Amino acid sequence: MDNILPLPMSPSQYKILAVDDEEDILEILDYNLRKEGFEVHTASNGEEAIRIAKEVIPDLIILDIMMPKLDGIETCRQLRQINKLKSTVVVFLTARSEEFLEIAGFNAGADDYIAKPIKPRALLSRIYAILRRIESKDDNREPRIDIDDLVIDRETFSVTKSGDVVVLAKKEFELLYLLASKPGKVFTRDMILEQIWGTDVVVINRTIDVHIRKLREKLGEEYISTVKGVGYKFEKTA
Amino acid sequence: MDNILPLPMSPSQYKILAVDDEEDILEILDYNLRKEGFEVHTASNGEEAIRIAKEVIPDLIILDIMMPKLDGIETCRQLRQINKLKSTVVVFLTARSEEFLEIAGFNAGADDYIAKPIKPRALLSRIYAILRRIESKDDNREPRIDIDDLVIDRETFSVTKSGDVVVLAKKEFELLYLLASKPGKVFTRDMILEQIWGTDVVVINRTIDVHIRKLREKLGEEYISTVKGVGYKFEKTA
DNA sequence: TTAACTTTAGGTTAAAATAAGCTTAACCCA
DNA sequence: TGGGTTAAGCTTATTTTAACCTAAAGTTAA
Repeated sequence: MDNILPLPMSPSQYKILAVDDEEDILEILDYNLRKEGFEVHTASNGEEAIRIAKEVIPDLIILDIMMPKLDGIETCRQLRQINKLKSTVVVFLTARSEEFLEIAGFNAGADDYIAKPIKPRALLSRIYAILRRIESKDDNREPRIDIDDLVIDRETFSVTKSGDVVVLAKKEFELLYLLASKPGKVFTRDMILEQIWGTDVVVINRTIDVHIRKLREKLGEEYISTVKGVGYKFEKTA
Repeated sequence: MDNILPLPMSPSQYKILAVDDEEDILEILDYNLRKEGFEVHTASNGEEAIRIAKEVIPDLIILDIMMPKLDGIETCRQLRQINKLKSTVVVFLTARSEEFLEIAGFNAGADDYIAKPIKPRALLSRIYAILRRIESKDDNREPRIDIDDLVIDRETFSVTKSGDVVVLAKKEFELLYLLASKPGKVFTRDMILEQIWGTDVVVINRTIDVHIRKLREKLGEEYISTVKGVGYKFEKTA
């Protein structure tokens, strides 16, 4: 399967825990996810699931609702108590979509569901969608970048240069933030567009240059350097 | 249109198949893509699309979702079965972005979508972005080559010689990077042209020599050696 | 075997051409 | 009205071309 939109990281960097008491379902999940390159763990009951989850801290847990002993709902509730797992996404595996909606009412803390019977293609596209969502949701960007004599603060959306506040517009801020998030690294115009303007760009031509200009105007020429034919980078020159 | 980022190859080397049952939409697509220099093929229904796709093996297929007989989703599914087309990108043409996101698109194996109504500029920038994405999908190049007293860093696009920064222009950098990527190996002029100037080179002359000269000027004579009648190699001589 | 000549590949330099980015001002919305 | 975008002319660095130079290797013949 090569034609699904790319994830922010390669599949091998995602850990998925699949939990089901039925051996063959577990098999299907394991096979398909592994083939795709994910790091897969499996558990065949709720208790085992919790033990393994604590250990590997998966990014995603796929949990069958119907299980003997500790059922999916209860397992999910317990998982939700665990602090280390607070950014883990839990999805239910269910035969009926209504089932999920009913259960959502229990407030067990699941994020989504996947329908049974499992169709590999659909399973994977769902998983991809969920994982993409994680990335964009929990904003793991640094709230504050402190570099040279600049402080770039995401919380307050403000920038100070040696203590003096510099007022930046939103796009300017995002651009500066992006470049400064990895000083020295060259960001191509492509990368910049994708990061700041999004993929469904409304078409741009000299826009980036103009924003760079504004930044240099407000901060001074010494922070952002042009790498002709390649892109821009944050690098204090003077 | 001068302000779209360059592709790795000239537009004429990309084959695009546009599929729509509405004559005028097909017209718009065809006109705009052709004007841009792409090799364009058109089909007005799913069956025709599959037939033509098998024949020309396009790089990109633009597929309207709503079509009589074989609709876009089903067409896409069938296209995805065809082995020869496994590296072809399929994008849907849709009036509503949600329509695509309703997994229908993902499920069927589409890679992206383009919104209707078609705005030429947006269309083209999207196409360019998609085509560029194909190429850059697997950029397995080392981000950093550390050799003798040189550090060649792709990420920052900089070269340092025993700690001192050496400023190189893009082509110079690429040339050095290429040679240094396999020290001792002789690269023929042909190989160098293909790697750095691309297949559709229109440029031949003393150009390579001139770039080698610049590199030797900036780095010192001792890094690049000439193998007469064959090519150049990276090899520290002194 | 080697001197004299020829060919070929590559080196060097400066000038010309082009591409990429800069800048300013105008425009267009929310 | 300010933030964001576009357009247009300008500037500059990079890249290519062209013309000429040099050195190595190939050829021939005494």
